[in-house]
Amino acid sequence: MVTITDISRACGVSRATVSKALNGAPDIAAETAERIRECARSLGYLPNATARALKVGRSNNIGVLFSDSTGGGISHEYFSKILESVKAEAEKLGYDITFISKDLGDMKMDFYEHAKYRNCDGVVVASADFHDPAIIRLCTSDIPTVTLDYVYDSRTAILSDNVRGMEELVTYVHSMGHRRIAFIYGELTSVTQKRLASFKKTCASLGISVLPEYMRQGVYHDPRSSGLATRALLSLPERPTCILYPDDFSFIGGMNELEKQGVSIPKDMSVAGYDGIPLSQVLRPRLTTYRQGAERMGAEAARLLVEQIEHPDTWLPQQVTVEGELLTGDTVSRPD
Amino acid sequence: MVTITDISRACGVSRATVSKALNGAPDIAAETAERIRECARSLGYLPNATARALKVGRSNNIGVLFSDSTGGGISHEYFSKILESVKAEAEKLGYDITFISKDLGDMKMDFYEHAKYRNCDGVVVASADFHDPAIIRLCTSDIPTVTLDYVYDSRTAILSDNVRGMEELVTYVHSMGHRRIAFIYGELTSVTQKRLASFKKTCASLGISVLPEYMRQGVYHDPRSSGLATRALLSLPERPTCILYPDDFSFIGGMNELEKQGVSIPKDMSVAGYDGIPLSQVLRPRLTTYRQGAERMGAEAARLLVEQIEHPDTWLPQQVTVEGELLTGDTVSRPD
DNA sequence: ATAATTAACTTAATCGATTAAGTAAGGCCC
DNA sequence: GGGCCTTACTTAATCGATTAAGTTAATTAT
Repeated sequence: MVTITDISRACGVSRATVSKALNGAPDIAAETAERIRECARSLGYLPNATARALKVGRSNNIGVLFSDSTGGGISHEYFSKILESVKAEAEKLGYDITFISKDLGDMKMDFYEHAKYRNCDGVVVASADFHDPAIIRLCTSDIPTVTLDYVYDSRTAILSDNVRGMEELVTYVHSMGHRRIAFIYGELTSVTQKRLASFKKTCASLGISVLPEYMRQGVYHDPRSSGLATRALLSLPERPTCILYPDDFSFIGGMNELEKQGVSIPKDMSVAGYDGIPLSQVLRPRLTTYRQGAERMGAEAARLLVEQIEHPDTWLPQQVTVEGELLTGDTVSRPD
Repeated sequence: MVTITDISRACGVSRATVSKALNGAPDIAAETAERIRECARSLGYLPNATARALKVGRSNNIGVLFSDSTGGGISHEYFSKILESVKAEAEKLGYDITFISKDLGDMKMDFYEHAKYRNCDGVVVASADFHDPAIIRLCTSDIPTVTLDYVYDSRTAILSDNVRGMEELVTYVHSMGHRRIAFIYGELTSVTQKRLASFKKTCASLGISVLPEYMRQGVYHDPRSSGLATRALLSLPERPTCILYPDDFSFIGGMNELEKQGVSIPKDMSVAGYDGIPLSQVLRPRLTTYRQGAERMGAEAARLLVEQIEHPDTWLPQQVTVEGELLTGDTVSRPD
């Protein structure tokens, strides 16, 4: 391994000079700096991130926390998109990404300890149980954090615009003539509560009265649950004309149930999903859904985290809401 | 931050003693060790992974490389499953995971340099262009590596059993009475070549003669391409009775095309996918497919990499083939 | 009783890089 | 010509932990 010492010997200067030259310090003569850089290049020198991190107390490494318990892990399309964009943006900014988990090997550690142990400069927290004390500890600690889809007091967060998403969806199906709109929603997280509230509010402001039977709790990302909910909705004396699913993947369960009962989409029943995963735009009929701005959310999360890391003193916590986009597919038609 | 020095002061022993006590060295009295551990606990001591890594030259950190160019990035179901299991297994073994990319920030680095820079003890390489010189450099370097679905000479690799997968699929559809079997395959990677060879060989050994028109090149993970290929197959004077798709997601494109042409699955046309992603088992009819053992592959990759890292001298490169499992869904029926 | 061994520490060097503080040489000014 | 800046370096401490080698004191062997 080529170190700064090797270069200093090869160039006949002190190690300090080499370090400064490579970092562009102002008190090194231009030609000396060039000579040193050339020498470093020819020797194949690579800075040692570990040594640098130890000295300067910054690792240029940010943690990413996807707690798996909720099932909303890495293989969830929405979160994997976020992860991908966090990664891309972080790399652009010169930061690497390390996963934060509890219980590394035989060491009993919580998330905060893990992040500290790895010297993470900050952590992006997504898809977590935000009521988990270990998550709370991390997100209220001295480590800069950015949460996704959840706000801790005086902390930076990136939020998907669930209120607007629901509003656009409901407004759209209303504009298509639907008045009997059912909504299958997921577990009661803060996201779900926003969607529910927005659903109710939008319905109210459009003058739609929603039967309580039209609002059914389901489970995110679970076609079985949405299939059951769909069956229940179909057996109502007064069937809805449109069903909103908790997410695109859940819709598949509904689709199956509808098909089984000979209910054709969108002729006999209009439907819409949520998320805008690739699958939704590849299915025929194309699913009407609200695409969350996962890429932008991930990029913003990384960007704000890095800003917070690099300017801790002037940092003002902020909540950024990223709007999505209504994808009007072909699964919502005008009811008879 | 609590360091070893703080503990040594609090306990009235040297820093060396503290370090040894915490690492269970044999030359520390049991009661002293206990006192030190207790003290460390009460002070909330956390070892500093960076400092340790600098000293011992090992980071307990493994790199994961998913090059994005091929589009087989993190959000690909198969690869995200692999990533998830690599992560889980690595964590069990006490290793963290860092993504390896090229061009971190403004530093021009290739994969090898990045891994070195971050002091990775080893790298898992997946979903990459294995002909990329940068990948080759990494995978033939002094850094321990494990590749997935590709073998470099005298290097450890984890392979999905593509030969067996194809064989099982073909044998199965043959046993269901199909003789006119079409195969849409993806880009000609080594994986594709294995599948193609196995397809031909199995057909031959079963006495099926495959029309050249029945083998069509498509693109992995691309429903549009598979839709076009499907259309072409349907317009043949002698239609196949069964179509094998390059993967489950591609199948969606075929499904759309079949539906459009009023060809019912599986009554008029049998189909099968490959991968066994969750979606395939949630669709109705359930897709017949071959589930690759992504979880086992990821876990094996991590396990072998760590073994290689921890016993470099006695390490013998090996290629492990992980078998998958035929999922007989409901999309293959007996042809008339 | 003395030498040899063992147990339980401590000392000090080290990993590779950064950086505050120090220094020497040259230039500038009055 | 003496003092004062600059410029361009060097010296040396430091980050936190590990570990080979050294040092005691106590124990065992002869």
